[in-house]
Amino acid sequence: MKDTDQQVRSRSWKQDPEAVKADILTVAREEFAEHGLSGARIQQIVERTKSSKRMVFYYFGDKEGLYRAVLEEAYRGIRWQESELDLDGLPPVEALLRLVEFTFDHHRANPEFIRLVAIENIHRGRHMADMSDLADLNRAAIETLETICATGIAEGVFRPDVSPLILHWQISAMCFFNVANRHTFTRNFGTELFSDEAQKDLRASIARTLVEGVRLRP
Amino acid sequence: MKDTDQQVRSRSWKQDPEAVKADILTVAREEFAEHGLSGARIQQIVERTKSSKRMVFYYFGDKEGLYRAVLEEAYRGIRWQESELDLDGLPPVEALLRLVEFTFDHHRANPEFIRLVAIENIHRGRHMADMSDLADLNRAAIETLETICATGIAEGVFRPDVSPLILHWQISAMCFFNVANRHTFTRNFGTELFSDEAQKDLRASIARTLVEGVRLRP
Amino acid sequence: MKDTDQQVRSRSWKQDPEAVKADILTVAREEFAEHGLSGARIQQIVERTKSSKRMVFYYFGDKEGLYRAVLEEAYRGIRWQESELDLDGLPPVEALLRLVEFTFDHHRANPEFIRLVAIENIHRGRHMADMSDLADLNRAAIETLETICATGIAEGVFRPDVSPLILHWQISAMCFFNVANRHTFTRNFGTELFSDEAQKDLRASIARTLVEGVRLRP
Amino acid sequence: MKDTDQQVRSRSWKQDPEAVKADILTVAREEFAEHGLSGARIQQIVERTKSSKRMVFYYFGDKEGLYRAVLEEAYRGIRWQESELDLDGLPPVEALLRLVEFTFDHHRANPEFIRLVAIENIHRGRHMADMSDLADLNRAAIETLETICATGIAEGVFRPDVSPLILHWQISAMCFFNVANRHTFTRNFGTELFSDEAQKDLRASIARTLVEGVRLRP
DNA sequence: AATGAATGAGCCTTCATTCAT
DNA sequence: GATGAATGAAGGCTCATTCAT
Repeated sequence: MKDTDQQVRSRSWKQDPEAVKADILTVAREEFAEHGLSGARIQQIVERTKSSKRMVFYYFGDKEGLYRAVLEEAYRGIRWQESELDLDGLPPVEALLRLVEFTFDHHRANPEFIRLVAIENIHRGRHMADMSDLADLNRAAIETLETICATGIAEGVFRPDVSPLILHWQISAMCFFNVANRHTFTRNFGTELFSDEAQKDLRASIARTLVEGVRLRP
Repeated sequence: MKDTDQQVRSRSWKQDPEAVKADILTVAREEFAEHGLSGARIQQIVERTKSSKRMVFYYFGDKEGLYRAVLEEAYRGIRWQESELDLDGLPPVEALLRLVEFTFDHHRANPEFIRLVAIENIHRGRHMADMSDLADLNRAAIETLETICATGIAEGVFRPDVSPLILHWQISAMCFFNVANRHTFTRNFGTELFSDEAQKDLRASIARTLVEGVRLRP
Repeated sequence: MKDTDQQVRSRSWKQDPEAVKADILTVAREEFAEHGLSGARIQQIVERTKSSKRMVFYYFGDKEGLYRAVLEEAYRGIRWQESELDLDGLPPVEALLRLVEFTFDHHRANPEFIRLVAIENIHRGRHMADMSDLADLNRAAIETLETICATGIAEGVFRPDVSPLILHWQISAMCFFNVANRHTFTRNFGTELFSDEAQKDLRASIARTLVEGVRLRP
Repeated sequence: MKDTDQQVRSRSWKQDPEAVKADILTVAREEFAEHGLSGARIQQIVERTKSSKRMVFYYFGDKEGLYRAVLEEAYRGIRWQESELDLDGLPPVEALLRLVEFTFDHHRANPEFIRLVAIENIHRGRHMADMSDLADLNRAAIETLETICATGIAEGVFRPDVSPLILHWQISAMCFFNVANRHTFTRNFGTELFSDEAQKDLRASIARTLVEGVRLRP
């Protein structure tokens, strides 16, 4: 009868809003990545949290607000990691190879993020509408490629008409697909491309393909 | 009164189970593609149908059964269209170019299918487990590439170590990403790659990249 | 934790939708009359019912739908009772006296209805918008007065300019106020007008006032 | 983020408890009059205020305390205005006519107060229990009528058995009903009695009725 | 084979209020 | 005295599904 969906929880860290929010976000991220926006259950998120359902609404407004916060945080987190890569001074072909391989590994290491992006695409990117500071974060990715391309063209090893944006698009496509479509691909064509060994080869293969795709030929 | 659980519908074609099922499937496909498995509402599917909620359960068991049927039907439909392409007798580079371009266009023309596949990947391909005749359908895709590669290698224009499976993987990655990730990509980097004009260039670009990726060099 | 607000209930009369609806309506009427639209709790209504929360929504759509049904039913019920009065053949002054006294008693006997009307007025009559068959029911009330007035005028005992509608308005005002405003009037001026004895006098007083108000004077 | 529980507000007049309370009361009165006790939302009241939710509880204890304060203030405000009328020296019939017309207009001009009283009646006058100084205020209303009646009887134009209290009751009934039941009356019988023109006639009609009701006849 | 009626379980959200300084 | 942060308790509503014929 009486529906009371409160939950007992330790009051150990009360009075630290940021910690509470972070706690919620961490769990929410996992749940949204696992079940999608409509599939995730606030109750289930909260049960794995030191917080309460009420707090979710207090801090994030509603379910979509929480989802949006998760998405934003996910993007922010990803970009930070990307900046770890240092390609300065490398010859352009080498740099591109390294960038592709790094991206490939990076995507593989962050399947949860990939899932969130896939989910957000199902929602037609609707929830990214007002994530203003996203553009800045993404510009960095393009700038890296702009540098590589400029050098490559200047050195005469890249075609003069290579487009950093398209190149980024191609790298993303390959690396994203590898994680995001793994399951259906596996069901259709077997698991042979997804052993650790095979992934190394696959990575080499796509790195090579992308390099050959931009290489200037006499 | 009487909430929308029940609905009036014209009983014109009653007594034709297959037609009823097909009617349901058509609508269900759209709804699942639009909202995902958990996001789709049986109620909403049924409202756009000449059938009733009860019939959905009668014919498909439960929501997942319906989703599974939609997915299976979607895969079946897709493969039929693919067989329209005739590459026999074309030189391998030309054939590959044509195949890539065809696949690119094909994916673009079937965003609903792409969404269904993306959704199924969110669910880790869990619902394709028992789609037995899928393997056969997919084999065709690989066989086309095997022929092209075999010829290309024999003629000395493709690297001898090209893998038809990896090549298929790469083609799929590019073409799938173009449709599936369009929304987040757009939010991050603008729409410039998605005008009809730009898509033509992009298609050319990835076709070239993939060809250069397999080409044997002296 | 888990919020489950189901309730156990005897399944004795399942399969009789009208009985179930009537059961709900009866209780809902009491609860709405007691606490108003926003003050009433579906849970509390349902607890006094042989039915479940789910059934309320099934039969009435939402809380407002239930409220609307209660209101409509209340109006219908009232009008039926009113038709019990037979004034045919009575001299007009006598008829009017009887009508006023009957209405006075009738209102006193139906405080729940009066409360519902008062509540609906707080809502600015918003929920009566689509109660189409209400007009017909009300016409009867006016017709009775039209007959009385016509006779009274013809016989030269009523002023020729009496308005049946205004007369109805005046009767309603007095009889409604007696029930609806009893509480604040009592707080302000004591209970002396509300003993059974005093109510009889009051009834006589207002009947006389209304008769004198229409009487033609030489 | 941070749901709307807290609100920014200009702190211009902080440190003036009475002003803060008055500010809250003004808004609360409107909200309670509009939505009733249970229908009004503290949140919504506070949003239109220069104050905070916390202050409401600080100054008024709880929602009911605020409501009570609103009600008390409303009664106080009304009586002040009533004292504007000066009937001294007028012949009793004239005085009564004037009083009725004044009351009619006065009620029409204060629909918010009328609604508050109607609402309080829905609550069975429960919140007026401890409004001690109310009695004094109301006595004035009766006293006016006592004077009129006394004169009327003395002059032989009023029946010797007229009751000032019942007369007050009748005046209130008519004038209150006109404002409070306007909505349901309109839904049932159309708007014809509520145009400015018709209201003037109606006012004349009830004034006459009430005068005829007390007039001594040979 | 086919279907209208009914429903258990749980969802997201909101409310007035108290905690802690 | 004054207030920002936090919250217990429930509230209305919706979901896929089963009952009963």
